[in-house]
Amino acid sequence: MTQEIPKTYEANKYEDGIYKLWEESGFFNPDRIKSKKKYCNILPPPNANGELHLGHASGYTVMDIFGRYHRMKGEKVLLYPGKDHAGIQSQVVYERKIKEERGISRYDLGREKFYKEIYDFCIDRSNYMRAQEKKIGISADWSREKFTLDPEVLSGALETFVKMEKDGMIYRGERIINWCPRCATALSDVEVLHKKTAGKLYYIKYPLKDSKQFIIVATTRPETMLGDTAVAVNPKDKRFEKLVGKIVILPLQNREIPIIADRRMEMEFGTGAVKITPAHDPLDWQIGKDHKLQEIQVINEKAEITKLGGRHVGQKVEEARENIVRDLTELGLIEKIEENEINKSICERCKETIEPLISKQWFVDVDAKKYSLKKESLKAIKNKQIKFFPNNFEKIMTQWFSGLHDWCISRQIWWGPQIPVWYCEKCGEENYIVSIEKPTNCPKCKGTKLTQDPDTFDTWFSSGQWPYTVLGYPKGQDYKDFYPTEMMVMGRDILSFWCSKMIMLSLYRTGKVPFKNLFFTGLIRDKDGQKMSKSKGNGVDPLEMIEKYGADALRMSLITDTTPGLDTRLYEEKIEKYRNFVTKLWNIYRYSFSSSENLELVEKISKKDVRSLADQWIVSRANQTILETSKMLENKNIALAENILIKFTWDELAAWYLEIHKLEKNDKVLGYVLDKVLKLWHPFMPFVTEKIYGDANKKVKMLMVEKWPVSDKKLIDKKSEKEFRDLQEMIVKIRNIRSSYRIAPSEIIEAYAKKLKNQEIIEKLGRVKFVDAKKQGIEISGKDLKIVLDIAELIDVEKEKKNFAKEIANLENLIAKNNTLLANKNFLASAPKEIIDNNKAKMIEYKTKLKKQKELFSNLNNLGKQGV
RNA sequence: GCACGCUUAGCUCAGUUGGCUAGAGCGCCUCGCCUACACCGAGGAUGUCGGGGGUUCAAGUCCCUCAGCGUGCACCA
Repeated sequence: MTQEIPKTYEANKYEDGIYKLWEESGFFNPDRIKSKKKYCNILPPPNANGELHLGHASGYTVMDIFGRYHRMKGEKVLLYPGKDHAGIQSQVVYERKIKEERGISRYDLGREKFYKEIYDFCIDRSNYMRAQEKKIGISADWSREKFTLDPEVLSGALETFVKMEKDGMIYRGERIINWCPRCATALSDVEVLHKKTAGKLYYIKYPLKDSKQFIIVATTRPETMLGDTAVAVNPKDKRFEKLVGKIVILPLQNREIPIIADRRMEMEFGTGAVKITPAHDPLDWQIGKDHKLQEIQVINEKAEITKLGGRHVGQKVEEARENIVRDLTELGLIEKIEENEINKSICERCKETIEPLISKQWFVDVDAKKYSLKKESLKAIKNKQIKFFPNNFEKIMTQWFSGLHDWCISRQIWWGPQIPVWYCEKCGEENYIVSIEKPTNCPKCKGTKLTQDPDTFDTWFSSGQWPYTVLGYPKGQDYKDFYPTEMMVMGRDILSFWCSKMIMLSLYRTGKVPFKNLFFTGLIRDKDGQKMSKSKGNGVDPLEMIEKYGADALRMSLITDTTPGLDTRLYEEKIEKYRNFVTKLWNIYRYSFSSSENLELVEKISKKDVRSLADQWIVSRANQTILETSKMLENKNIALAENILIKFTWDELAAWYLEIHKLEKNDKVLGYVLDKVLKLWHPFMPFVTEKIYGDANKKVKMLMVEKWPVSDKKLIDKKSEKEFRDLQEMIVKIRNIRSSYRIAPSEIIEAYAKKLKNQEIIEKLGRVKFVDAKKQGIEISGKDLKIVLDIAELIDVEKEKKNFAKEIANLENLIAKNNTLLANKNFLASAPKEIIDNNKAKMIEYKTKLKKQKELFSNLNNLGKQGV
């Protein structure tokens, strides 16, 4: 039979077939499962413009572990897959592609053709990515898969806009927004990144009208001075007290602007006097509104100086900056230039510098009278309607919602759903019509010349509604069955983008939170802790790793030693280690089924089948492991569950039980333990466990839908566990001595012991042979066993004395510590009984050990005296 | 500036409700017989759990504080 099972498990030979088996079984679809208990995890839809990366792989692994665990518990499990059209990002990707491949821009294609091409591109990528997602083994129901632009999903999202508009939560207005000159669109606050960069602080002299005096302002962006409409100082600032209300002549533009007082000015920064450019700075805009200042746009949407900028018209911002500084220097108006660290705003998608501009955009009022998205979200979090993993993310989320500003939802890109607003040619934009379908005529003038607003939605507006739109809110059966969903798993980096939007929009539309448990994964970093990126070339390709080491190994390496929300490092050696573990599991199977013709995986075992001490021990340990693993999974602690299982499988089952099984075969016990091991491992390593389970079972069975083991408390036997541990300790001591005297494993040592138990096991694992005659030599002792090893001639008495002395000192130390503890009345009064008993038991153990060690120590002296 | 996190073996990280002589992997050293496995086995070395203080019978774990590092948010014109 040995020949039939190969030495190693070749993952890439079996994985696709196993996935197909699962898929064809139909059990990815919850409709096939009859259960009242439902479990749903909506998978975060990846952007349909690229390929599977490690971030996806890590999230999918977590989701699939929980999903498979719940499915094995007999629940109706739905892992809901989808893809996101990813507005700006897809457009950036596709624009780059057509530029590289065809040398054209989106304007060459025109809006309609561009949209059609990018749609086809996304569908194509979706198909490609789906195949990749299957490789990782995710047990998602592909028959339900959705795309954010699918009509039924999209209409749900658009209805939200219509409803919000009715509820007075939508407004259109000229406000200062973040503008990306490259993407040519407005962005919301979260889509802007801030990067600390070296910059300069320019001190510029502004001459006072009818005076030889100057007021000096400090700025990092001198070019915006062309649009200045005031100079502001803090009202408390004594230095400028007399200047407030005076007029300044704006250099280069020769415009008269006032000096105003505003408490938002920091007295400590720069000179304390600030130039105010309402059209190009968010704070200045606010100040401008409050002081009714003029807004002069001197920078346009291409980041060039406008006509209003005078002779610098047409220059790029950076160019204009240099020229203006030169002009000012020539005029003697530059006081000084300092090095200064500035916080540069860049586009999250294309990294271009953001220009704050005043622009007409659509906004969501997040704190509207009729319904406050902000307050309702805060309330839901405060009321613990969502359980966060890790817990402290609750605080981060709360903090985020507390600082929430109105949300700019319109984008000037072509890719994505258009805002459902129509303008009548006659009645003008003020009298807009909100309607998902194109209205037949204008309700006001009955005119039929209607055009739709050209703007598209922020991509997070639609994906933020994903949990209920895919489930078919409000009437869909899935919505009724699965909402609110049980579980959501996402990368910590999209908390402010996606998570926040899902919470607030779901509460608004459905009145309920979208998910009950929210689990954050950290970022996957490289071996040196660096972020993985294409440009750095330090990325690990999940598909390449799957091909090389198998999906199970990759899955394991992604979750091992991780903590929710914290970053983790991944590198090939780590994956290799788990490939090795997969091989280990395979060889456990290989040995087991080669050693016996009649071995069968059995679900249950009766006490009378558990015969030897080793049997009792491994069965007890197996049941204890079921208990602990299940508990860890319930606590969403995957990494610890995995640790517990590795320990049991490798260090206990493989290293000890299988060795003993070679001496005293008990196939019932082995079949029982293997059955548990395969089932417990299945959520983590679905492929290899399914393969083994299928090969090992004579009946046609699928592990994926087998029942998750339940711990049989009757089979947990702490006494046998303890006894077996003592046996292990004896064997380790023998091995220890062998190793320290370099006795080759091939050499069998003679040994002697009174009251010998488990003789065969000690002989085999310790490589000794027991003889009847009493021997002279080094002695080792356990709880109720003393073994004499016949190696007197090898013993270095002085060395052994040192070892014993060390051990004796250690024990005396422990006893002393325990003595004080047990003498402490407070300890006896307040500690739980279990702990006290435990300490008492330990005390006895230490004392016995100490007595024995001392005895052995004096025997050693005899050995020395005899001069052997 | 505000908030959050991290600091445990040479490296990377676990450590459950505060309670067993602090663990794992990698790396390192020694040795490798026995057909499950060299993708392996046996043994070993390395820790004032970042510093200080506190709560408690008991602290790696809870609280305060300091330091270093990281992240998010806000923002300084």
